[in-house]
Amino acid sequence: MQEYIGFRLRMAQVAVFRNFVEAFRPYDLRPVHYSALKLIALNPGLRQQRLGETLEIKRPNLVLLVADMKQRGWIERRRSRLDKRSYALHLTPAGKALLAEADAAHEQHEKRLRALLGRDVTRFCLALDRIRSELAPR
Amino acid sequence: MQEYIGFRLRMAQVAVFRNFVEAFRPYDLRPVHYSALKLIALNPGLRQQRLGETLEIKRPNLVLLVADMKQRGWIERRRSRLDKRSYALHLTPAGKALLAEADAAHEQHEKRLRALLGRDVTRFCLALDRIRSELAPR
DNA sequence: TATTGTTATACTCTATAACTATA
DNA sequence: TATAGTTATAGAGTATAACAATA
Repeated sequence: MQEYIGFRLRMAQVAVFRNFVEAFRPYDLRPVHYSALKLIALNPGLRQQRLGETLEIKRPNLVLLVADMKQRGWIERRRSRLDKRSYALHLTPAGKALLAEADAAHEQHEKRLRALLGRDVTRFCLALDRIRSELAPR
Repeated sequence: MQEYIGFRLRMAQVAVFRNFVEAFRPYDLRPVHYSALKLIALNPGLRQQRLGETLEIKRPNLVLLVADMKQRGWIERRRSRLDKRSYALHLTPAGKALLAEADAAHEQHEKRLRALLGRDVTRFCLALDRIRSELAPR
C-alpha cells in the first residue's frame, strides 16, 4: 500500500494526530476541546449552534461537549437577552489560562512539523490546500 | 486554524478519505474491506492474526469483519492443517472480481490526486513519509 | 411555522476480559 | 503455559426523531 498517495497521506495524518493528542494529554484536553476553546476565545459570545456548524458536530452531540467544558470550569453559558432560546459562550479565566498553555503546547507541535519539513513547508501546505479545495464538496 | 500545518493536513486527508469512500460506494465496499481484500490477494492463506496486526484491528473486531466478508461471498476460510487453531484466508472468484473493480476505482482516485499535485507529487510524498517516519512511535 | 437547545436512542468503531480449542 | 479465534460487553463518536421554549 506504501505506493499510494492516499495511503501515505493517511499514515502521515494519523502520526501527526497522535502526536497532537499526546501533546495535550498533560492538560486532559482532547483536540475537540482545543478547537472549541480556540473558537470561543476568538469569538466571545459564540452560540452553540454556530460552534457546532464550524466544528461539524451535530447539535445533540454538542450539548454533551459544552456541558463537559462547563463542568470542568473552562466556559460559561450566558442566556442571550436578544434571543432567549440561545446561550452565549465565553471562556472563564481558568479556560483562558488553560488555552494559553495549550497554545504553547500546540506551537511546539507545529514547530516540530515545520522543522521536519524544512524549506518544503510552504510548497507542502499549498499542495494540502489544493487537495482540500479540489476534493471537498464545498 | 487555517494557518496550522496539522490542521491543513487533517483537512486534506479528510477530503481525500471522503473521496475514497465515495469511489467505493457503488460496490458497497468500505476502505477497510478494500485493504483487507488487497492484503489477502497479495498474501493468499493469510491468517486473521496477521491481517489484524497489519490493519491495526484488534482480534475481536476482526472476527466481525472477516465474518462479514465471508457472508458476502468475498473470502473463504480454510482450516490450516499445520495449526488447527488458525484459518487461512483466501479470496473467492467473486472476491477477486470485486477487487479488480475496486482496484480500477482506486486507480482513478489516485490518478485524480496525481493530476492535482502535478510535478510536486514526488516531493509531496517524500514529505509525507518523512512526517510519518519521524512522528510514528515505531 | 421555524429555530435553539435538549432528551432519548441507535448505530458504528474500538477496547478489554474471559472463554474454547489447539499448540 | 501460550496462542488463534471467539463471545460478551463497554466505551467512545456520531446519527436521527421528537420535544420545550422562544422567535
